[in-house]
Amino acid sequence: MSPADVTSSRTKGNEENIAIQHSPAASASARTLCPHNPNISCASCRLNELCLPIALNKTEIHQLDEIVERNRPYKKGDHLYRQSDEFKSVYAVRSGSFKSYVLSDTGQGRVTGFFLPGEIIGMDGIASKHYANSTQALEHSSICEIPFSQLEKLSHQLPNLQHHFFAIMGNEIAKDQQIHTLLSSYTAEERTASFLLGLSSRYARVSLSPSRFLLPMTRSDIGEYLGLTVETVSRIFTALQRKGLIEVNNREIELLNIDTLRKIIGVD
Amino acid sequence: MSPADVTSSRTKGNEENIAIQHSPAASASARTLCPHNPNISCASCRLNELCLPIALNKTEIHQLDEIVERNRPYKKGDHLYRQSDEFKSVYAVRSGSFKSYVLSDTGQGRVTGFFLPGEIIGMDGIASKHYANSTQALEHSSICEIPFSQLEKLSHQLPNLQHHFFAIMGNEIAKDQQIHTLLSSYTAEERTASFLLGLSSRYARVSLSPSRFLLPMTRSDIGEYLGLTVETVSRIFTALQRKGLIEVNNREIELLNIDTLRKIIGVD
DNA sequence: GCAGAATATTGATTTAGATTAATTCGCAAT
DNA sequence: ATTGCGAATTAATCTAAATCAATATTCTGC
Repeated sequence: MSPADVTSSRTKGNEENIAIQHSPAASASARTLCPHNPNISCASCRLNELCLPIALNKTEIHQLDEIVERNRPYKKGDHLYRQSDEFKSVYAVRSGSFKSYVLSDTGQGRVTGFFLPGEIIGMDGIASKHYANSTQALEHSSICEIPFSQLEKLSHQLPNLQHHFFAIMGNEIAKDQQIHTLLSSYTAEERTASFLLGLSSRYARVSLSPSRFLLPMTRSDIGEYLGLTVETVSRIFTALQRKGLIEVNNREIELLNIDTLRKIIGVD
Repeated sequence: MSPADVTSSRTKGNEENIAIQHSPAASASARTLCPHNPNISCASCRLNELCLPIALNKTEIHQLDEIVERNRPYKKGDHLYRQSDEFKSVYAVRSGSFKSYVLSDTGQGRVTGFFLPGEIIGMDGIASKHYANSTQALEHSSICEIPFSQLEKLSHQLPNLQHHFFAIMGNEIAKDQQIHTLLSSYTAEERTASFLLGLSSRYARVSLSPSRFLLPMTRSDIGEYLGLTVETVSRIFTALQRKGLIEVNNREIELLNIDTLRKIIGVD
């Protein structure tokens, strides 16, 4: 705790707001925006309004910064952790994307989640002290690792952080229950439409285009996540394209008619 | 505690509550053990080793006690809260059982969860400040209501409570992801077997028989939860019975061969 | 105790999506 | 450029579970 911290905390207010000003055009301010840069601080990270630092003031963000470990980037296929590894940390995606999956007894995996920048990975391990799934990078990606015991200690000091982490976990629970409903009653087309719309709003959240994006995962990953086979996912993509609702080109997706996609899943 | 106790209390209504307690304890402790008794304290609650008070010392339990509101019992069908109500509290089941469900646009519900004594309800509302589902009693039941803002405040004072509530939420997340896997890749028989085994261990947790219990929910509830139709659930029950794995009599279930049921879902 | 309404079972038929199989496409390594 | 392999598409069957339909059982209120 240096004197500099105290002084800088006096000047919060309007400085905080500057961080939010990432225009949709995302005109980069060079180094701080480089998504894989491992030396960026929470205070200057372009995701700090979506990630853990949300609702923290400058001093608090600095304290959080102290416990965050910024590892080297992960290559495609690298594992963050494996099923039943001892739980030690939760992770915030800084750039790239990850998938979580479990291996069934028959050897084939089932995908339990995808993670985009600003999202938190690993909360399934908190209770049992062992991760319930394996998680690997879908592309070249970078991560902020937050040792959980330290996060707990800090949460105890910072009510804002405690509150926010409760909210993050509550959000995960609510999201998982939506997926429960999706899997237990939606058709293949509804699941697929819902999946695409979900990705769309998650990309929008990090100021990327909600209507045009690259799928970081394979059709097979999508199928395992949605409880469908690869073939069905592929067929549904083609069908949605024929209906003029989307445009697919391998991993490139454009949503041409978001309203109609919404109608498919019963949102008017 | 065997289901015989419950079935023998055919004289319904006000005698219902007596059914569960058959301890030869004195009348004074008889009152504190009565599961619907609204005046029981956390310190003397028979669930305090499974519920929120776990890992708290005497003083801490007393502090928790102060914020817990013990409402009148709920009748079958009574709602704890409804979808999109403002989130205010989480609830611990003291006796009986509850189901959470969401209504689809077509009016039919999908069940998102069942809750037995010692389990926590309502965490899906924490992030959005509105409950994401409706929750109602499946039978005559009682509840401890814990206003969330006060739980947060107290968690801030008691690191043990903060730690434990993180664990409860983490457990919910891990459980929801297991269900994700279940729904996305298991057959009707596997889902049903898994459901029965899950109930079994949850009953064991509250010192009830793991092999013989009453289902508090309808076949339709089970179907909506597992992503199956009523007819399929009924057929699977009959099939499992014919295989000699279970014995079903309307709501009464006996698991005759837990090992083989485990093998069905691929656990050896 | 009885009537009507839920709840549950059982059977016949249909169907959405799985399975099987064959190509084609995309791209990383040479 | 060429090769090789994982990823994706497309088509032809197959099947698990849904749907449709009828009946039986169990609860609930009067």
